[in-house]
Amino acid sequence: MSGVREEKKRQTRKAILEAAMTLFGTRGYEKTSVEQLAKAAGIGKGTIYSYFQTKSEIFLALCEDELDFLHKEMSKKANNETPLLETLVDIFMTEFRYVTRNRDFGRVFLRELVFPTELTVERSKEIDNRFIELFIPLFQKAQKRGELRADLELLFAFGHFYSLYLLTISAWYCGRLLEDADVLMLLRMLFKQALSGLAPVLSPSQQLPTNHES
Amino acid sequence: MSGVREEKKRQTRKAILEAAMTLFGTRGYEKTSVEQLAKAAGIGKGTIYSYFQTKSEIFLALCEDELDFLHKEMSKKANNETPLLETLVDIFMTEFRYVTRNRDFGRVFLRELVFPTELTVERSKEIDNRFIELFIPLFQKAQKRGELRADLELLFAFGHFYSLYLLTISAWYCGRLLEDADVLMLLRMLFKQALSGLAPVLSPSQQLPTNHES
DNA sequence: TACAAAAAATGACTGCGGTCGATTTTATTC
DNA sequence: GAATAAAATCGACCGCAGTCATTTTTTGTA
Repeated sequence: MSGVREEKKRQTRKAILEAAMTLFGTRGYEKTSVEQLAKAAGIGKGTIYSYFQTKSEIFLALCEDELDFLHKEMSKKANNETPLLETLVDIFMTEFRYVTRNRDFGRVFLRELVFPTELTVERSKEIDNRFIELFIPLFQKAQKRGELRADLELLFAFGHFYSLYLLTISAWYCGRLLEDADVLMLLRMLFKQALSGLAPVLSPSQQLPTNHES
Repeated sequence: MSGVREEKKRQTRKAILEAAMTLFGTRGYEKTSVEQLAKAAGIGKGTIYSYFQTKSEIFLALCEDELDFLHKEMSKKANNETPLLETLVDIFMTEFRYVTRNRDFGRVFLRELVFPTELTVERSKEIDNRFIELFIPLFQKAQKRGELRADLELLFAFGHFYSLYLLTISAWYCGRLLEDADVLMLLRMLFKQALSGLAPVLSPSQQLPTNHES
């Protein structure tokens, strides 16, 4: 029966991820070598590379699992009728705190996620997509409540908030923001700005039209 | 006289950067080793590291020079009275085309710029600041023309547009955008959205207030 | 159970980024 | 110009990510 082999492979994969969880968590990502990882998982170094293409892919797989859990938690938050702004700030701050628990951890993750190589691009898109799906129902409700324009393409709305979130994280990595509270403040401010618009309020007839593209 | 020594150092530095320009340009960043760089510059490998702390720092120094030139060119564009939206799209598209001339090139640059390590954070901030300064006068004019809210903190206005630019580049690296024209379209669309706001148009009294923070 | 074919595991090896103590070059002082 | 201090250069060396030819294990078949 070939099911035995499959099972063993799944266990090995799990062992690698568990070793990664422990070692990345304690020694940090940069200071953990693939050989240490292999030893901790009780396998040879070469074997690692028949399960993952690069060291950073192990890392992304780890994040994927945890983010999955995190996003399920968040979707509960997303279900109540709190004003959009507060919910958004809440979700992105949770994400921020998780991603930057460990500075190196977050840097590797974000670099791969935002500017992926050919190797990691598919995995990155998956993570992105899962995140996007979390927001769509949230936005739909906000539209019904009149907190968000009805003619908005929701994917672009997500992109808009997400981009401001990225900027905020970037500011944190650049040392322009130091405390959790600073991050929170900037994020809320930018989100408010995004909602109300950067241009002066015009009469509806003068309002810039919103494009619709695929 | 100690001026001779200084002069020699400047020449060595220049030789390294010229070698980098040639080799990164032809073989690509990843495929050029520091040893090759040293040989091409006619010096030992170790010497490189008394001029630059890491390989990526050489790269950033290179970009800094070129960006300096590019930004001076742009500031000419920024001086006429074209509508803000068009000027912004124009400038960011120029930047985009420059940065992504070479895919690896751009990835390394953006990763270091947006999510820098402790080693490169100062250099990254400098590049950022130079870019910011390009926009401030542009925004001031737009405010006078009534294209931008008068109560806007200009640094945050810059951040807003810059973040949308980053998102667009990220989408390109993720393979969600392929052609130059797609990038242009998304960028323009997001900028319009930012100007007009994501929330429905309310009467001025209902408008969300804009915060003022340092 | 015996045997062959396919799959999986392995660790020696390669190439690279970055370090460091030894060596050479330059500046200074008498 | 000799002696000494300081700065700059160097390449052998280290640790690590990733490869690959070889070995070991598993599976299917008779």
